Amino acid sequence: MPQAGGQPPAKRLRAALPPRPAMLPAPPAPRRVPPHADSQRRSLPIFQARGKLLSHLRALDSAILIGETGSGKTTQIPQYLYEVGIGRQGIIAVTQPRRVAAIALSTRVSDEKKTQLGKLVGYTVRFDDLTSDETRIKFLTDGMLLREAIGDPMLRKYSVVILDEAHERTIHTDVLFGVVKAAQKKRKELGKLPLKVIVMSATMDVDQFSQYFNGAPVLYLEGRQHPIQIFYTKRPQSDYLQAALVSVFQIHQEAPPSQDILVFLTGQEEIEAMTKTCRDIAKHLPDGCPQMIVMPLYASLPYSQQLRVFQPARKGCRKVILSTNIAETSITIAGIKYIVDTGMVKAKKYSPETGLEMLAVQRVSKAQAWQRTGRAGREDSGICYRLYTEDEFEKFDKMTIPEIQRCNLASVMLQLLALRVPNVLTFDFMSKPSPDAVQAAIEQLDLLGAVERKKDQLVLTPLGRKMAAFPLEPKFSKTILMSPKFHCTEEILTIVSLLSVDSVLYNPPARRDEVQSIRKKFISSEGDYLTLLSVYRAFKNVGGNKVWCRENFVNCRNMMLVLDVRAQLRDICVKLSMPIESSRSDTGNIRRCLAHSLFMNAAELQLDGTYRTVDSHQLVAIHPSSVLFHCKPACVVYNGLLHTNKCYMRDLCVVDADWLYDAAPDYFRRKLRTARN
DNA sequence: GAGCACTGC
Repeated sequence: MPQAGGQPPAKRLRAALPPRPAMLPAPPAPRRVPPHADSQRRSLPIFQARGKLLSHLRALDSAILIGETGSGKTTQIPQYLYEVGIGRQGIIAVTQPRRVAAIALSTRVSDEKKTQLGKLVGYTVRFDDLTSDETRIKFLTDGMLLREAIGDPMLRKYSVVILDEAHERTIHTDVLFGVVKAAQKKRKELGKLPLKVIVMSATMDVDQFSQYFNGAPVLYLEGRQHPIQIFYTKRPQSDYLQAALVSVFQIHQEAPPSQDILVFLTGQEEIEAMTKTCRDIAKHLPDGCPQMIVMPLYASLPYSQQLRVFQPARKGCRKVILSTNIAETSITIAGIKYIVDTGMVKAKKYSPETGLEMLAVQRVSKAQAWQRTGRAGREDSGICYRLYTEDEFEKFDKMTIPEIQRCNLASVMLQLLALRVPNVLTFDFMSKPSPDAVQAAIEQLDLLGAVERKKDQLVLTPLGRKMAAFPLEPKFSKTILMSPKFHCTEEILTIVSLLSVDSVLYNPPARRDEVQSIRKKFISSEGDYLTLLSVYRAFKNVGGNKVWCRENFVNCRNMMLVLDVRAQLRDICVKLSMPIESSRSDTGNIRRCLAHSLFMNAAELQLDGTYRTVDSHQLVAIHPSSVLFHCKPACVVYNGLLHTNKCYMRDLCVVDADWLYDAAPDYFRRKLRTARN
């Protein structure tokens, strides 16, 4: 047992949550047809407010709807609107940040309406569209509605757009705010069918939403949240891992074994180490202490192991789940009584000056802390230990910085231009990204040849318009569009698909030597892109065999996704009438094609053995996951930079320096000039 | 010489 060197969580607060804590999406709906669907619907808290809500919503162009967990707003509001004929002349769209939520919710609602999924109620997510001409209530991912908007910026199919989970502020929802607002205005001006916009959120910060939508009224709904006790530490903790460990075992000694614990940590490595430590300690607990089962949970964990967190522990045994913030929103686990919140999260930052993405451990926001707290008390009252003092908590940021202010904006700017937004520089964002970030994105699009000035207006070039057709980062769309010139479109499609999903290479740390010897047969001395290509080709040769994947340390789930992505991209190429050729064994053309589209991501070996980027002369290193980690090629292009302890290049390809200069002579002349100055 | 929060099109 670790001694309580860290303070025991001490300060007892009244079971008072803030007025409206940021809460969670409804738990994934179980697939069942309730015997008394109607009486169940009527028993929801929202049902009492039905009449009032509808008379409000009927009169309003826009409304903000705040509802806590369990209010049933997401499943009921679309049905209410449909039942009284609001928006019969068009489809009611409900957006969700995640695919699984869109699918689960549409299933639930179509069950409640006693209809077949895909008829009256349907869903549209990438690779999967279950809607028909009859569909009047349509759940879709926010990214999907945004993509639809490119084809129809006024969203003419829809009479109502409901943006759900707005408090999560995903980049897609943030862009949609502006898109639906513009569509609403335009439709009004043209005297067309009005577009009703409903923003649904669980946030405390409603003023911003209301203000943005021209002072739209805010409607509140009651939820069904059980009380949660919150404890802070007396003193700041210098070691949150140690503090978490102490808390877990204190709870374990005091609480009945049927009550499970969820601990929020920052990343895979930390979680695996903590899992081991907990298991070791749990082996040597004193007699009479209940047993403990410790489970790690993070996104890259194989699916089968993720599923284990849903199994109830056997009687007399406590479940302890050590999780990243995947358990904050994406995965809901029943039966959690205790939350241990370290107050830390690993999150991405973006600096437009350097184009660098940083992945850093940092403090959560207050909203995030409330979100974590709310993960207890779903079925019954809960208890949350915050491993920081109340004073520290008061100093946390109120809200998490929206994604749109932490990202490279090249894709967003390309989409806005494709939507024919009059001026992307002054687009009406709810939270404006920094002008530097916007400028950097425009410059990147300019380098790729996607934009031009026409009558002092920034517009897409024909190439840029084609780029917007692909669901990819602009640089990858460009790579595909360049590929016919190098007669290697088949191979580029494969490489781009492989790069746009999570890695297909499975690297269990415990079996490192085994992985290395098996992987040898795929490794290309020309870099990661070509190594991935040879993994893909081998996979195709065995006909997508699961056993082969296991034997070769290939992540089968991600490989299947690659096949879907590739098919989608290939379809788009066909629609654009591109010739699709294979370069077969000629890798030179593939690398030339990559050099021609990724020239802004190039690095050269220096005399002292280090690498510097060609672009800004930034000191960089080859990422340890690269097959070129032990090599010193003279010149490479890379997929992106990641700043952790060092600045790493990820996913490399060996190229000829001459190819880069051929690809963009103006760009490099400019770079040379600035370098000399 | 040593590392990978989470989504989504």
